[in-house]
Amino acid sequence: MTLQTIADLTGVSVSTVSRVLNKVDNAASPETAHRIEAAAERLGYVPNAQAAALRTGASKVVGLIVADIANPFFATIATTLEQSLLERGYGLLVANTGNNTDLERRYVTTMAQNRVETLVVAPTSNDPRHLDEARRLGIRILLIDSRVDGVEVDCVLVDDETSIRKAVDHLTSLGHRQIGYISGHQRILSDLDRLRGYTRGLAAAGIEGDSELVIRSDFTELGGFRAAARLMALAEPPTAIVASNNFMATGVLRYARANGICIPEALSLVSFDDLDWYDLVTPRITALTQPIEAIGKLVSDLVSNTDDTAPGVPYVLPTSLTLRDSTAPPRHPTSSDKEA
Amino acid sequence: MTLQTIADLTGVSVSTVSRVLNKVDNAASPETAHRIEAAAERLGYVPNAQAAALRTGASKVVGLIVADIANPFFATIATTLEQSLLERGYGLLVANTGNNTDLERRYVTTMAQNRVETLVVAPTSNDPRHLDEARRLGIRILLIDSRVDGVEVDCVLVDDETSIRKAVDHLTSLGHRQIGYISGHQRILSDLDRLRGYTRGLAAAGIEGDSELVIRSDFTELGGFRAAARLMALAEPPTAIVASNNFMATGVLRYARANGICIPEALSLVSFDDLDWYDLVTPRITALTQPIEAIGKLVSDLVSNTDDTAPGVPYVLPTSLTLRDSTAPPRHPTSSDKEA
DNA sequence: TTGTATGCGTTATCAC
DNA sequence: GTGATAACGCATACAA
Repeated sequence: MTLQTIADLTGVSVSTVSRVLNKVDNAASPETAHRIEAAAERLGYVPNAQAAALRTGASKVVGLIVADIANPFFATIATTLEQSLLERGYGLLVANTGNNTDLERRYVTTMAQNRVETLVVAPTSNDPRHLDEARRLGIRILLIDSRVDGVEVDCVLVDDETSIRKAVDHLTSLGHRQIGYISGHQRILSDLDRLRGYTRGLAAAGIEGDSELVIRSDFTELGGFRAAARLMALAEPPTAIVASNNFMATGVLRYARANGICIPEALSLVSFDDLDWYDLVTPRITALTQPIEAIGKLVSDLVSNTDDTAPGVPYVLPTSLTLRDSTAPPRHPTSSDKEA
Repeated sequence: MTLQTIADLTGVSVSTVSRVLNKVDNAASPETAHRIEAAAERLGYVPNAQAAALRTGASKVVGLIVADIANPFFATIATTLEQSLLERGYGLLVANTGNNTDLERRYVTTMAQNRVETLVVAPTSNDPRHLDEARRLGIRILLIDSRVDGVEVDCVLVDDETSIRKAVDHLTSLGHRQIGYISGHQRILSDLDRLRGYTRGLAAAGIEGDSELVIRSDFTELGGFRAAARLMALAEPPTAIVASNNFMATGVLRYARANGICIPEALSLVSFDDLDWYDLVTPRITALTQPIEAIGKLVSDLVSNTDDTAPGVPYVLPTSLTLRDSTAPPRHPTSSDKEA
């Protein structure tokens, strides 16, 4: 089932068939064009994309590497991207790293082997090497969720530091002074930016940072659960916790539930990154909401526009603090922290 | 950056380079092999998968077509599959149909053009044509979530009818007699099987079916919301609702919240397909839990085993009814339905 | 309007 | 042990 088959059947040459099927202008006389199309249709001819890719140098495939496609944040981007890709006849190759840098490297290789035209990646570290290697092959890289030092490509981000700042400001203005913070593995710039937002937020409120209140976790629900456990076991446990992603915040919620800790009475909670069901639980969870549709749209547009002029621009989008019910003033306003 | 480049650089032929890099036995003398490998490493050579695919006829890519990759059910399958694929150096091409049959057709075509070796698809209809077309190209089809009439391939399913039966039996044994049912678009066999489970469940309890209590919806949260609205607006509204998927059940929950309907006091709810957070809301939602890890594992294994001997086997896995708090006896046990 | 020829990067078969 | 050589299916520059 190749062009040759059709050519033989219609008594023309492969080139003519190719031109007709590719809708080249004046590819053939109306009659022959018709004959060819009819034959292709009847035989159920499906062009071989690999062969075309080899010939043209355009694979018509885009790659997407994220931590976890099950995270609604990434799933939305994937879906949006893929829809816009379909219109152009592109395929989407996806890979989950689970925040594993080694896996990321291997997947970048797979993507490179498949000669994806553009590779959208949510990096798991600040290491530029494997990305640079892919770029050297002519693969266009598009970063999401975090920048990578030294990789000068377009990237779509949110203002991580400012976002967390908003959360911390909110808590301090509520009267909290013992604020716990759960970060991911701080290999990633965005996670460090978020952490900086926390530190500066405390400083702005005249609160001295306490390293015990900052837990380095791993972006997973279980990690959040454990971090909450460590935090609440402290001599002076926090009256509020900020988690640097949704899964870890969920872990905190689960820990609170399991241990009879009332939110927000005994513990306030803010999540970076919202979740659909955060307004269905009791209490509804306050979260930093990312403009996820806008991000998906932007990514799609950037992927479609092969406008390789600019040297790489960071698109920084704002988040909004969606106030719900998981934050409240601390039980013992500001001074009597010692009694814990 | 091709085999030729390396060949030139090391002063051997492309064939030798190819053999060495493919780790063919006795490909070359130890020294030359070493030279070649070193050169490849130094140049950052990445093989062109398209070219290899064209030559060998094996694309090393698997396709996955599902309704919505954001659905944890599908996301888990995707993740599991992809991990097992990575080990074999395969890529995963994904597509979301949003339950749109037309999109499904187009995506099957895209997958076919890319000559995926295996195509895993959660069908959106009972139409076998596009699938047969792909099979004719030598693409192996693997069905998940639902069978398709006339497509005799391996498929991984759960026992839909029995599952819903369990839910309905549970409700009738609680004393419910007005049980609403929200189905998806009944184009899909699995959805029809579930509906049959409902019908037979009622019959087994000696309850006469009421067509008004069955709403044909669309598998979305909004659809579930609207279906709940229609159901509760009935002259004799149901005292319990069974939704044939998780999103629609969530829609029902949302409707109940928005309208002050207490679950389970005023309305019992059971969802087909569980969700991580169903045990975090109040009330915790009773659901039919699919053996999702087992399904993912099975799919991965089937995809890996290119054992094309059997003519196509349905693997039917059992679900379990996870009893939580969203079901309770109806307020007015069995008789006083009329007062609504 | 149509056909011929060439090459994309690989792999595989055969010689040497 | 190594190297020509052909072929995979397609697109295109060029010739007719």
